[in-house]
Amino acid sequence: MKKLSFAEENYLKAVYHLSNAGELDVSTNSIAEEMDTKAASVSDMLRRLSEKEMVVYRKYQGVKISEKGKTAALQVIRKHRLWEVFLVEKLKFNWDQVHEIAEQLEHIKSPLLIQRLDDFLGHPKFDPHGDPIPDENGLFKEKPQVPLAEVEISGDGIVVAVKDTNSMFLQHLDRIGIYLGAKTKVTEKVEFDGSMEILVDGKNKLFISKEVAENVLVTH
Amino acid sequence: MKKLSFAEENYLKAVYHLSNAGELDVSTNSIAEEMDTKAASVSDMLRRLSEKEMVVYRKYQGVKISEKGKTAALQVIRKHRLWEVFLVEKLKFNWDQVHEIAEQLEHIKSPLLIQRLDDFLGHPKFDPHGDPIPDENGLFKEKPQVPLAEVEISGDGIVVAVKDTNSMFLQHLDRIGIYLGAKTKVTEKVEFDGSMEILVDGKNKLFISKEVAENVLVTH
DNA sequence: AATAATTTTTAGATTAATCTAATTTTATTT
DNA sequence: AAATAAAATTAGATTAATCTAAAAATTATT
Ligand SMILES: [Mn+2]
Ligand SMILES: [Mn+2]
Ligand SMILES: [Mn+2]
Ligand SMILES: [Mn+2]
Repeated sequence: MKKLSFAEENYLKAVYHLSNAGELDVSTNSIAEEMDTKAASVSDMLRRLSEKEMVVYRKYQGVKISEKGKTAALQVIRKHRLWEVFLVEKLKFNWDQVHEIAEQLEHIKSPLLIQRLDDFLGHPKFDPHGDPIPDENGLFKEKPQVPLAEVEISGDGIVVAVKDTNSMFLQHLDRIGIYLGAKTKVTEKVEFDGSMEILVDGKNKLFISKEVAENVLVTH
Repeated sequence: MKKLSFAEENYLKAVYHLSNAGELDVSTNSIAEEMDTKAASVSDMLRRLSEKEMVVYRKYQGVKISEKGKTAALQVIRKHRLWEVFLVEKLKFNWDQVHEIAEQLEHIKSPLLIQRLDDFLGHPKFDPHGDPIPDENGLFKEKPQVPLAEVEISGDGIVVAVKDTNSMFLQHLDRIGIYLGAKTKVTEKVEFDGSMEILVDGKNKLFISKEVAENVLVTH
């Protein structure tokens, strides 16, 4: 198994994520959208990844990631998330600044480097956005989590992750005072538009939109 | 000025190094040898780098790096050496293990990342092989240095750098006990084969070959 | 079931980076 | 100054990754 190119690794990651960790079949168009490229380019890449047995590809029927592909994708994801931890914990980046840099760093090839980085960081289990970091064997466990939008009125929780990792969204959370680890209590829910009122850490009263409520994940 | 590709950055670095920091003209063949590629590929790349005004290229006459090219090359070198420091100081790599990984890391594009990394490392002025680290403006100063081979008998020095950064050579230095910062005194010189006897840190008597003596650089 | 709409693939180009083989230019030797 | 050797460039292919436009397959709608 020859080394994968950056492009191949990016496609594999996209297929993995879109397939919900390899469960579902993924459509050409959804990959094209996720990767901001054209469907024709995706078809081409799927053919090549299929030849390398990284995916199971049936023309017009969608694609499924293979075990081999899953293993590869999980190692790239592991690297991405470890580098994100490094950037935030060691280099003092904000959580909204790390994604693009990690997109580059995730492609550095050196198993020893990642092992040492993991040691250096103290074997973190989650990245700065609350996403789980797979171990060397691709194993990880997610914290049980629910979108704030689905919490009942007067329900308590702790913010454990964000669904959207877009920079604008994260900056908005910073501004209103939502962060990983914050304690939340839903004090009011508005049926009409899905917005809600919550109490953060027992003292900050916040009104949040449906979009925010759907993208903040709390323990359950 | 659009972003340079990895290949372009590697070529620029090679031209810079071979030209003795941009002084001399560089031949196509020397670049091909340095980069372990074919002369035809070099000609092609020189034409492209020339169009981007990173080098001044006169067919059949060799190439010279431009000011623009020098600036770019120095930033890649800066990144390479900062990452090497990181790998040795923070991730506990040995100085013979860092070059290949830094060859990859040097191409990560993010000025902020490098600034933060530099801060994190405490603004080191030299890399693990004693090579100077250019600052954001490409400025650096080299320690005055001489190959051990050129030191007179009974001459003292401190090891400040190595010329060769090949893994085998560095491991050999580890084995015999030569390291950056070691105090040296030349106790005997053999005309016949260029080998010499030295005293390290006033206590270790060592016999070293001409190859070693030429590649260990000491203060003068 | 036929038609229309959507999705996906293929055909054909383009760009970067590489190679081998042939040609051209420059340098060295008779 | 020719002839020869060496160095460098060009010509022509190849591979990866992308694109636009056309064709084919699948899905949805009358
Ligand atoms: Mn990436
Ligand atoms: Mn993340
Ligand atoms: Mn490199
Ligand atoms: Mn170095």
